[in-house]
Amino acid sequence: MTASRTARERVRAELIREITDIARRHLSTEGAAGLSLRAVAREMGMVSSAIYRYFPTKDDLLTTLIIDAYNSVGDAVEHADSGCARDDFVGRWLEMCRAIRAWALAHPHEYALIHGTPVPGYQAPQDTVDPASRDGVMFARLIADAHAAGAIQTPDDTPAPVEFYEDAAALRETIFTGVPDEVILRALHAWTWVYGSVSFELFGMYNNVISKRAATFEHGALSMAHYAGLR
Amino acid sequence: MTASRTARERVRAELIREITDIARRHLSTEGAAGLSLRAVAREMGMVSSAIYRYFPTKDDLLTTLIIDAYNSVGDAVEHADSGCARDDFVGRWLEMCRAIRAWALAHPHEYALIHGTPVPGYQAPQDTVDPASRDGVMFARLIADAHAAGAIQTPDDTPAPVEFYEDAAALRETIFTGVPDEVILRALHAWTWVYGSVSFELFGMYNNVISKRAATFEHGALSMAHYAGLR
DNA sequence: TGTACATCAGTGAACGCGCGTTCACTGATGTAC
DNA sequence: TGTACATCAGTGAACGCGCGTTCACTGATGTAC
Repeated sequence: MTASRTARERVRAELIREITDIARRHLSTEGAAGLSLRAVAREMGMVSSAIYRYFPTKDDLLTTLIIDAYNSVGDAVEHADSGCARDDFVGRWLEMCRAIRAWALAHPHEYALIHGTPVPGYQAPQDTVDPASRDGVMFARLIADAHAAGAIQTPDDTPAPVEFYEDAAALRETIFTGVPDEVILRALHAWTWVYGSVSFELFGMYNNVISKRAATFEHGALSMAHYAGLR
Repeated sequence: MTASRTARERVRAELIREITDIARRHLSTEGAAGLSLRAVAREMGMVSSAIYRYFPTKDDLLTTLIIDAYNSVGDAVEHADSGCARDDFVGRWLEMCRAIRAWALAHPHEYALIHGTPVPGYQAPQDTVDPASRDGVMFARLIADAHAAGAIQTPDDTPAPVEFYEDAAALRETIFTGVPDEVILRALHAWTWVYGSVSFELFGMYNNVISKRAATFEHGALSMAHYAGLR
């Protein structure tokens, strides 16, 4: 019967959720490398081998956590963008930047999982690729929108190098539709700044340097919007 | 006798060097969290307890590796700067950026050690603070030099927020002598970009996005010099 | 509706491994007179 | 220069721990007729 099959499946789904929740919490105390199936099982009140009913291997659990993390930022960025007027390009940029920073501060260890040192010995499978690009896609869409609306002006003092032409062409095919090389490149640099800034803040590089992080991030995000040519 | 005491000490110093070299190599295969005193001892041909003659605990070895890494980048940046004409501010900036990237590519795991996810459970002792700031100090000195020479112009479209005044004042006391708030802030953002870009490259975030990394880094570094107001 | 069978969840023991750190010790190297 | 003593490097055994993964198993839950 369908009803009863889904009953078992509901329990199963719930347990998977519980396992990943516990694993996520362990992530924050032990780090990704120290994540242990046995410790998770212990906290579940299960015998260690029972976990293997749900995750065939430790790396599979890690993959799930990584995908969840990417989707979590992806959701946050999409939500931030959706709250803005379509033609308020600087506003959309700022909201997306804020969303990323806020998400990172709220989930520092998941942030570290996807933007910190790669876990030694772990090979990310293909399923992580799409979730991993969600935030970048949102951001590229913003740039493409702004460019289409004629709302982007970049200075001509640093033209994109010829070596970038090929990459730019490929990016135009997929996400940066219609956007010129120089604009794509500056956008990528600005994007890089956003994650660089969040990483610096989270990994302690701003200690004894910047104490009012929110305000300086805000300043940086706005000036980077201008750097990227957004008005 | 002094000669004989130094004989023993010479051997000791050499063994410490050998231990850290091996540990550094292990770092690259196992990551910082997986660094193991026993494994190092094994490779030294020593019994595991013998290591404790040289490093009283695992964290002490880690601290040594971290300090060495900071000094290694610090040296690279200082050397890069020293090769430039003092008044070629953009040139000095570019050389310093290149030095950091080159060092990071040559020592990816040491880079990860100091700029990646913090090692869970590890508390950096006070001795790491000075080496950790060496590269930043060099860079602040460049900005201060350029400002003193009247070679910095920043746009006035994004003034530094009031929240930054206090941090700026403190930074002016130590390394950014005489530099105005807005210039300090932009300099910090540009600096953030540099490490953000190197981290993106090393941690795989540019995969399938940018293939010609050297050229795009070069472009970014130059345009960030302009962003920071350097001419 | 009732029964026979198949699927699944969870158990418990085991394999084989590695880890950091302590401790009592041997033997070599240095020091003082 | 020779001898007595102190320092140091390295040994080997041990403590107590945790890990991922496999396997044969019990018992419960679902499925098909």
